[in-house]
Amino acid sequence: MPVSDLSHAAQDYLKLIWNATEWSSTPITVSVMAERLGVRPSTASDGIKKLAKQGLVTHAPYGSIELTAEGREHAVAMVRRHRLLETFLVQVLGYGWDEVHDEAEILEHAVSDFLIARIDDHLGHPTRDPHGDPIPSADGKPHLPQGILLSDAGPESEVVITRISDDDPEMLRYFTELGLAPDVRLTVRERRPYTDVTTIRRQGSDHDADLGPVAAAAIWVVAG
Amino acid sequence: MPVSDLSHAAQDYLKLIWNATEWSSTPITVSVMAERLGVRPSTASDGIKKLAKQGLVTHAPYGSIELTAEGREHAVAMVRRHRLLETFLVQVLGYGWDEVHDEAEILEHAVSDFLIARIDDHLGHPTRDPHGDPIPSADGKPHLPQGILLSDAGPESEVVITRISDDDPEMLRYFTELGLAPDVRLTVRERRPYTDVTTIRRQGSDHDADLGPVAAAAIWVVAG
DNA sequence: GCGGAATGTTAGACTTGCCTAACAATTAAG
DNA sequence: CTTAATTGTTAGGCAAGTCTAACATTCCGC
Ligand SMILES: [Mn+2]
Ligand SMILES: [Mn+2]
Ligand SMILES: [Mn+2]
Ligand SMILES: [Mn+2]
Repeated sequence: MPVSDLSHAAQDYLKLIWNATEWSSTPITVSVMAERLGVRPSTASDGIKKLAKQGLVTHAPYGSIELTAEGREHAVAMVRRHRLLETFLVQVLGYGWDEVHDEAEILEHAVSDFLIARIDDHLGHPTRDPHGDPIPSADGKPHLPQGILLSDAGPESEVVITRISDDDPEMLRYFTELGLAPDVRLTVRERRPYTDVTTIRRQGSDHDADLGPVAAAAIWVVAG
Repeated sequence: MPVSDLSHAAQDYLKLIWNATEWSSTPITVSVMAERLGVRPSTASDGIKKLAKQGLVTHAPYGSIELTAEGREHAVAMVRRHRLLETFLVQVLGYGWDEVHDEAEILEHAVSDFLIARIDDHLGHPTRDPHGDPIPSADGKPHLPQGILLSDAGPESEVVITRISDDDPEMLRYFTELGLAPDVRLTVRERRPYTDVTTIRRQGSDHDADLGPVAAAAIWVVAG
C-alpha cells in the first residue's frame, strides 16, 4: 500500500514518531505527540491505537510506541516528501528557510509520488534540506544523521553546523541575523555553567555571540 | 473569509458550478454535478443545501443552482489556483498537458495564497493555462473567454484554437499527435452532416485530419 | 393532460477525526 | 511505601462527508 493511501492524520503520526527518534533516543510519548500535533492526548492515544490495529506501530496500553517495518517505510516516505518540498520552495520559489515548514506540512499530504520524483529531478537529487536535515532517498535508504548538540560541544572546539531545527520560525530568523546556517563554521568560546549561555564566534566574524540554552539546543554540529 | 477556510468538498462544488457556466449557458444540475464530482446525487444534493445555508449558492429544492457574489469569489479563487498550478507543472516541472489536471485538482486545496502568489510571480503572471483557459487575476477580475466550438465552425473557415477541454487526458494525447494545441491555426475543410465528422487541416500541414463529434466539441476556436 | 421515466430530496447509517469528562495506570516525592 | 501528581485510556458526543434505500417532484412522450 502506498503512503498516499493513509489519512493525513496517519501520515503525520507516523512521520512524527520517526522524527522524534531521528536526533534523540528518548522514546516518544503520547503527551508529546499530542502536543506536537496540536491535539488532545485522548485523540493521540486513539490515533495510535488505530495505527497499531493497522500494523504500522506497536503499542500496548501504557506501553512504548514503536514503528513497525511497514510503518517506518511510510514515515520515511513522508519525511522525504517534506524535506524535498522544503528544498524546492527555497531553491525554486525563493521562500525563506523560516517560511517553508508550515507550507510543507500541508503539501506533503497532497503531492503525488510522480510530482515528488519531478521535484527531486529538478533539484538534482539533493541530500539535505534547507535546515541541514538529510533527505531520505527514493528507495527509503537509511540515512545517517550525525552531529552533537551545540549545547553539548566542549569549549574552544572548532565545529561546523550540520543541522538547525526548523521547529520555530522565529528562532530561524534570529539565526539568519547571526549568520548561522548549515555548513557555517564556528568556534565555541565558552560555556557558562550556571547561566547556561554558550558563547560562539562565527568564522570570519569579528565578534562573539551568546546563545541561550534553547538556541544552543536547536543547533547540531560536528567537529571540523 | 478566505477560500482556504472552506472544506475541500465546498471548494470543489463551487469551482464546478462556476466552470459549468464558463463555456456553456445550460444551467448545471444536481446529477451532472454528482457525476463530475464522482459522488451520488444524494451527496451532491446535500452538499448544495449546505452551501446554500452558508450563503454561497442560491438553491430552492428542485430549483436552479446559482452562485452568490461571495460564492463566485471563492469559485474564481479556486479556478485561479487550479490553472496557475497546471501552468506551473507544465512550464517548470515538465509535465505534459494531459498530466496536470488531476494533480492540480488535489494541490489546489493544499496550497497557500502565499504559494500561489510565488508561483504567479515565477511564471511572470500568465494569462492562460496549458489548455488555453484564461487564468483569473489575483483581484478576481472577470476574464473574458471567447470562441465557438470547432463543431460549430462553418466549413472553409480559417480559425485559431483558443481552448481545448482538459476533461479527458486520453483525448489530449490524441490532440498532441495531431499537433493541435492552443494558438494553432487551422482551416475547417468540411463538415459532413450525418456522420458528424469535421475535416480540418493544420496550417503548415500537408494533409487533412478528421475529428469525430466528441473531439470537435472539445475544441474552441476564434476566427483568424 | 396522464403516466411513466428521470431527476432530486430525505432519512438513516457508517467512518474518521476531533472533543470533554471520567477513570486507570504509572511515576515521583516525601 | 504510600500517596499525590502526571500520564494515558476509555466512554460518549459531535461534525463532515459519504453511502443506500425510500420517497417526492418534475419532465416528457403520447
Ligand atoms: Mn503534515
Ligand atoms: Mn526541514
Ligand atoms: Mn484543469
Ligand atoms: Mn479539487
